[in-house]
Amino acid sequence: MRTASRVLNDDARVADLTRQRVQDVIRDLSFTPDSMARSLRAGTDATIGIVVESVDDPFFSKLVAAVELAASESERPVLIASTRRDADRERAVVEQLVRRRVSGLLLAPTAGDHSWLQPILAHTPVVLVDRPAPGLAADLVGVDDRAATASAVDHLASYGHRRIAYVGDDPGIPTSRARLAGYREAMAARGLDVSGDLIRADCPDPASAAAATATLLAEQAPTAIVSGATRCSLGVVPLLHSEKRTDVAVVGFGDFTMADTLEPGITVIDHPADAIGTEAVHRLTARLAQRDLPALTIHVPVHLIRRGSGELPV
Amino acid sequence: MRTASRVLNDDARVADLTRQRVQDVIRDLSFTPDSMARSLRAGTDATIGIVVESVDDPFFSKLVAAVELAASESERPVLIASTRRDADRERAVVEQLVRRRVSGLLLAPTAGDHSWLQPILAHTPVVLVDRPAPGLAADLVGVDDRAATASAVDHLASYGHRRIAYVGDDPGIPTSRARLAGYREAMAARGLDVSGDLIRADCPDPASAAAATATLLAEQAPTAIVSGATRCSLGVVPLLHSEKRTDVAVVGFGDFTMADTLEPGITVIDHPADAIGTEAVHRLTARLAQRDLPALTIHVPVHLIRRGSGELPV
DNA sequence: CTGGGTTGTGCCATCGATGGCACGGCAGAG
DNA sequence: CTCTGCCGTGCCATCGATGGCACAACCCAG
Repeated sequence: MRTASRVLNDDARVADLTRQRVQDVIRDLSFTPDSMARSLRAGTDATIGIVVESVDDPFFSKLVAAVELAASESERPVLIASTRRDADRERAVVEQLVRRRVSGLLLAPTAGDHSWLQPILAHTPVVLVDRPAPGLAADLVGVDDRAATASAVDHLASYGHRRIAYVGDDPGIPTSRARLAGYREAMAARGLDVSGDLIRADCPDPASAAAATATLLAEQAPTAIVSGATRCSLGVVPLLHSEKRTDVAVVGFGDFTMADTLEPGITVIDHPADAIGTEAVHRLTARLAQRDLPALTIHVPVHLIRRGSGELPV
Repeated sequence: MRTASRVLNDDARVADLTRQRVQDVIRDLSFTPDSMARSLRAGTDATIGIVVESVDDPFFSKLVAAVELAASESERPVLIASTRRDADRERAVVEQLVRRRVSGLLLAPTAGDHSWLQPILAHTPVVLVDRPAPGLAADLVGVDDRAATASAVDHLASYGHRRIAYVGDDPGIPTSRARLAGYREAMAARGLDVSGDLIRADCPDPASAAAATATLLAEQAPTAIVSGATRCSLGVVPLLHSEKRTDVAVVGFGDFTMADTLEPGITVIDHPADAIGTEAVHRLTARLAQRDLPALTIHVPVHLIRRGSGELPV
């Protein structure tokens, strides 16, 4: 009935007594308005979707948590989906979300070409998180990976290190490539060895990072190691402990559990998942309010967390 | 038009040529059916909601990941929301999800009374995950916490330990209480000391667990420690390392990063978030297919993972 | 007694997809 | 020539909430 609708939407033309009676009935029947029908009528749905590699990953779970928090502040439900690093699956889940008419999308893209997404941008705003999508002109919220590893090198060099090794994961990933490039640049800028002997940039998991660290120690005698990813740190650090080589300085990219409880604590450049998530939601809501904004790349600042391992002298 | 609808729904009464032409037009206009309007019409929405304490928690992020995977197998989108241990917020997000007409709900409840949820069960199936909700008769998928810690004690006792300490978090939480009870029972069953001197069951974070462990070592000389939660293990283990007391046996409840790379590796009773998530989705879909199932408690088996720290002799 | 303000009510179109029903061609079989 | 598929098409109700529009009671002031 018309009056009920007035009560639901706080229309003024309802007497207090009637309003009260309607609300009583609502309670008695435990009536809850169907927000989907509502958004169908209104043509807008507040829901945002977030697509990541995997929720079961410390970085992405922090990211999702931050997104959920930021979204809840503007009363936006959050739909999650994961790609499992599979471009086909990514496309499938993105299309599913678009079919559901989410108001906007946050996407941590897989490595492949994303030009198929371009036409979707016309009606569904997309903000990329953490890494760019090849072939797609969209907002990107992430960190300056290149500057981050460069500052790790600078930090170690300021403690006198010259033989600084690098352990990173697959350079096929744009962010990994940028981190490696940052390391190389900073080394070169100081005239240090960048021949490649000190570089092990193909360690996609802790085990291979540990193995790479072992050969580095045996063959190259580095006095410091920059780890380009949390995944790598989880191989590098335990190996240094088991080999009793905690005298080797370490700066990791990406924080991890127990980094502060080990001895020495592991100095890291934190990968600020929460700041990225929050910023990405803000950018998305800004774009929702005004659709014709230019595609922007936003770099969230990173911070070096001194815990000891990065401040070891040569 | 009618024919288009036939094509969309694979109706047989369309000639192949026409079907092809319609599909061409669909592609040209990049038309995607609105699945919300669809579910409004159909009266059903496949989406399931999951409400946890926090996505940023290793256990819950694994849980959410497993749920998302299991749900995607039956083409169900997943809405997430977090309670942040706040009963009011929990209620708000649950009601939001119900308004959206999710087909079902997975809930890791906060501690308080949940009888307000009972009327909702009539139209929205709910499966509790990990822990019961006081005042609510609903399905529960979790582990047998009591048996798990009891088996930890048994395991340590089989290696000759008699002074087995317990470090756990807040016993206000039902699962923590059950774990402590399991420890007590197993100790009592073997005639071991359960006076309470060996028990520190009020450590809600790693720091307090570390402090508790320090006083235990100093005052009670335990030869083994059962840690009742991952949060506690992250305090207990680093303290044993920094005090050079890795001779003390440890069995933790809940796996954690680096547990297998430390020396010795930390023996844990796995808290199988993935199995709980998968099983919970199965139970929910079963209940969606048949609404009048009785409320069931399902215990997912736990496994002891031997890594060394639990197999140290006295 | 009348005009104006306040309220309750009914009717209906709209959002997008769906599907029942009926009808009009059109073809091949009998 | 007619009958029976087969197929394209138009019309309309439905899902639940919304809100414009009109209208009928009121009460109160002028």
